[in-house]
Amino acid sequence: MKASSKKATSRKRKTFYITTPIYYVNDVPHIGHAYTTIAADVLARYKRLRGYDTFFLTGTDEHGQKVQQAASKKGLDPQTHADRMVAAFKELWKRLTISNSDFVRTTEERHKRVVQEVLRRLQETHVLYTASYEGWYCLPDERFWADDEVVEGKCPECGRPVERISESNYFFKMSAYRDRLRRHIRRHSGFIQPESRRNEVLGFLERPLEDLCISRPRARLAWGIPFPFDPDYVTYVWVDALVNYISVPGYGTDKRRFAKWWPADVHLVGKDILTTHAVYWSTLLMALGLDLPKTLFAHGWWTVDGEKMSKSRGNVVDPNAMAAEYGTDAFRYFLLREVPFGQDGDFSKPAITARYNSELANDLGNLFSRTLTMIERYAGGVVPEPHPKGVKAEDRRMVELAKSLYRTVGSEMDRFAFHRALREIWALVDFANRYVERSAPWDLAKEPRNRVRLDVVLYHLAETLRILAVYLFPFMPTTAQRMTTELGWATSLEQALKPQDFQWGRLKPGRPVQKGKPLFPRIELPQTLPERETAAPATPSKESVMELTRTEPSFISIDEFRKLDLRVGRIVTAEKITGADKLLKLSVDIGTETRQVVAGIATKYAPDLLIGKSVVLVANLKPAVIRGIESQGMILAAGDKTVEALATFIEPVEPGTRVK
RNA sequence: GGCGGCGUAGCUCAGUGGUAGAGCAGGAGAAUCAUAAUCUCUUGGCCGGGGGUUCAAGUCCCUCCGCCGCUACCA
Repeated sequence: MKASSKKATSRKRKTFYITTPIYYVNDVPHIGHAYTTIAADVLARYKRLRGYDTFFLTGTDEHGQKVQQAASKKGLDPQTHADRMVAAFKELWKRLTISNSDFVRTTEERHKRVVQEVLRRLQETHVLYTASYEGWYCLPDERFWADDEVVEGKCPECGRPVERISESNYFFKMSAYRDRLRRHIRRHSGFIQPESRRNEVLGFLERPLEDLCISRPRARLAWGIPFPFDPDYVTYVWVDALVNYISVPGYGTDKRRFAKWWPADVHLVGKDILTTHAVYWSTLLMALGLDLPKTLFAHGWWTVDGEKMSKSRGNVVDPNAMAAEYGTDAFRYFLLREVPFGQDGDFSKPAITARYNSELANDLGNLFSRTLTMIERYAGGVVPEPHPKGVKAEDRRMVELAKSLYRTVGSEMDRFAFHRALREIWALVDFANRYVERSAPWDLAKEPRNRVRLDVVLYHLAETLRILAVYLFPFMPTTAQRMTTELGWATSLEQALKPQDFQWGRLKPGRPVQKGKPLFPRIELPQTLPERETAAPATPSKESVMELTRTEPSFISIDEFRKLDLRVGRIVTAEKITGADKLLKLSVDIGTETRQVVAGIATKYAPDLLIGKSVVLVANLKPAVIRGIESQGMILAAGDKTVEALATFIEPVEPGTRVK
């Protein structure tokens, strides 16, 4: 609880060293990469603002079998392949305004040297040994399987026969560090976060810990860093990759620099690679006689439209496209606001659109816009002088709230609770909007004798927005900096602020403001309203009447009709299907179960307005896959080519009721 | 299977043994500075089921149901 997080270096400037994992270049960057990196960037920017000398490291992991495979699939040598992927990552980070201090590639000389130095030291400390391992090997897949994984002598992945081979390798005596590691985790409650992950790691360490194989025979895998004392082997990629955290700050090459930054304050990682960091990395550091990082934070994963993201589903979110569609700042904001950091979250266009419109456009953007307009209209376009005589209790409350952000936002940020930090910030946004209504500057402006009061109100709004910009900067750097510029406060937020910059009253009266375009123009939804459920039925068009009369009457028997299983369904969720104008994905509760249905009604109905509506579902229609999504039924609506009205019920009915 | 977590308003979730809450969505109204953005009021809960401890249980215990996570060296 009482975190011993004060660094011993506080004599000089406080330092902050934060890392992302280095990303494996077997695939293009997706939302998961963007998420970790944006979170790290937010923390780095936040710490810089608060005066920390900050080192923010990211990079790419380029060795190993999968990279070799990905390269040869494209007919490239691994280095060329890696070079191309690296360009994609670097471009994305630029687009997402990532302020990393360095970018490490594991194929760089500065890194390889240190990996070899690490291996030498491990060898010298006698924590390495060679042993041969025997297992089932699938030649085409180039991978081993355990005895219980092999299915009747076949590879469980590709079904081809496996062969028994034995191989000699270098092993790291990881098992020897189990108890020390357990003690460390128990004694440092903040070492592994969130707490649930910490418990998982402790649970994992209940069982015996085995040693770690840290080499690969060169004959089988050439794409790696050679062992310095045995040219027949290359380094296991995880060991190679983890060392980046110390190779860049100068381990083995620059003592002073290394002492300045190590131990790292935070390694941010995805939950999928927590064990690797918590166990392999920690024990390796112990073997090297180095301190462990102060915090290892494992964040959650994103699903997309409620489904797991995967290449085969084709629903992988491209961060470039999202930044282009919503703007980098809005994308950053959404990722950190939507979900408590550490938990899984769901990414969907309706969700980001909802937050964008209500929080960014309506709450913040509009507050900024109305304030600047009023300063232009009622104060000649300059920040007015807040005469103490005009100050009321209401104003002081807002000042107090604004000042309190230093503490409240600070403590949430220190706990990696980005969403809560944003909630604290929004408490001020909301207060300011209420403040506008209660002070009603447009009324004050009608009477010249209210001049002093009017100036006080307008100044309080402008200064509140300046303070908001300070706290928003880590999350939305471009927007925040634009706010300060338009408010006439010419201070770069890219660096440490002066203490008074966080305090009230920094904005100088007399400075001109410069109102620009809306910070976040509203995103207009495709369709606003299906009137009421009880709306009059749409009058049939002439064409459809014609068609009806032209149609030959062909009868079906009552038995044929009975084959139809029509049910009352209640729409539980509804959302647009990406890339399809007309389609909505619905989940429909039919009492006994919930069906996923693809319906071509998006041009008529906005998804949100459908939720809760009762519809008629053809429950025994053969499932079909539409746009890659399985549709388990059909809902009924009037209209032939275009949807005119959804079939629904006048009285409330239980979902699942038979329709005849 | 083992260990751990979760189940609260239509949705997402907060809730230290003491009168069930927030945001969004829904409903009504006010205002006109603003991107029709804002503000005020408001509808809405067998707190998963059952049992127990207690003066008192969303909260503690047991049990059942449902969902989720971890279970390494991918050699």
